[in-house]
Amino acid sequence: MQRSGRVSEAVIRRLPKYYRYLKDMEKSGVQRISSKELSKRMGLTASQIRQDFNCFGGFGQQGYGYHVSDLCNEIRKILGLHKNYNVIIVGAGNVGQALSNYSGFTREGFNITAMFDANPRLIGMSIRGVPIYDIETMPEYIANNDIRIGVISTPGDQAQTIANQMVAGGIKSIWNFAPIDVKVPEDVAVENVHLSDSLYILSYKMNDLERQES
Amino acid sequence: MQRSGRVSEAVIRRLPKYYRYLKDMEKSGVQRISSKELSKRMGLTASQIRQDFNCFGGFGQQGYGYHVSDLCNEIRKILGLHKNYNVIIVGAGNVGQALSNYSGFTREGFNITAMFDANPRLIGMSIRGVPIYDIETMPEYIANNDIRIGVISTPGDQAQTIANQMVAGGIKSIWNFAPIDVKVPEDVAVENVHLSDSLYILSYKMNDLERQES
DNA sequence: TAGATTGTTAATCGATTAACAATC
DNA sequence: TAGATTGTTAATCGATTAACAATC
Repeated sequence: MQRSGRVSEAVIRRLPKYYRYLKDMEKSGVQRISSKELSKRMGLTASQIRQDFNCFGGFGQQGYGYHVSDLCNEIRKILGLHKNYNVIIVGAGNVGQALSNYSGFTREGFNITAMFDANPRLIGMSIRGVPIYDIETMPEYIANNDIRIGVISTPGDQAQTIANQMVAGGIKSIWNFAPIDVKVPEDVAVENVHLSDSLYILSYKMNDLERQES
Repeated sequence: MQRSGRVSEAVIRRLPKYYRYLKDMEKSGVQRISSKELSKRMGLTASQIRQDFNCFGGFGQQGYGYHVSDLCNEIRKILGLHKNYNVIIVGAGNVGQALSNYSGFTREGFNITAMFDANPRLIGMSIRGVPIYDIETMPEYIANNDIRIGVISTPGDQAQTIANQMVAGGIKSIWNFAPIDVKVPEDVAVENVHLSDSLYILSYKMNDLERQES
């Protein structure tokens, strides 16, 4: 499916956005869309959209545009959302619980099978049917349950240790919410989500706009 | 402070990362740092670091490098974290509650004064001392309490309406967690945080790594 | 002073945009 | 067929990297 050569990070980061808009259009019954029309909706250029799609293959038809649900399915596949993944969450605090409660993940094939924590008060509990186990049992659990994705929602000082244990257990994909950049070997995928970074950027922008006004 | 011309989005998005590393170094007692050493820690080039800092002014000293706590303070100011902001959260579900529970925001001057929801079961409750009010009372509350930042953690279909109400009420800054891109006027700052986008990117990368191996 | 390291200009690289021939 | 719109090549733009004079 993928054309020769690596796809740039910039393109990859736009894929979920395409997916969101296409799913939405599909839902509201739009059958076909041109790059021009899509560019208006998404705030990108038509040229960029065509370039992006052509990193992965020719999904369109000259004179017609793109078939919405076909294109949506292609992008779903490119993102790997046509498969199912078992997921564990380490750190059953606020963020961990919020994530385990979010049904949207299950809908796209991400099944949270267990959470882990060090706090004895939490161990043994269940959140929306997801059991919380002792963190000590995590490495064993990974090995026995075909876990593909590990979520880290612990405090920052424990995050790297947890990540190392996950990698040692064979997890190939880490979604990190702790406020440090978790380091992993080259053959492991990692996404560091820093919520406060995003708040600080917002703060910068707000102050910047005020500066412009005055 | 800021040099002539607009600072690029790419630079702005790196600022919180600098801030994280500098705070961390300050905490562990590092007093000075060269761009070269910092580049090693952060995985950037020394050149880029110096370019970035020089968008805002010359914070370093030839032959010496940068004074960690001074630089950290400068970046804090650039991000606007030396001020205090009143914040409201609309949508008291999982995400909203997790955000209101997170003490890190308060520490940087973001004070969550109230949450709002439409669910009668939630209205009247408090989360860690933050009261949940009826969503109907939001516009009035904004006007009376000097609210600078509005957080949206509602389902997607309500997000744009809420954003419009916030803007009408005079809020200049929106932090949106709903899975749509909220549209705002030019003079309002917005950060759209899409957690599932980040999960899908992780999924893409994991599958991409597997493809490479085979 | 000599060494180190910045601030800044110039060169390179990559991503975005424009243009257009191919074709449905 | 004529019109529309893609896929793709070429041009432009901006961001990153390299180089080095200034200077602590």
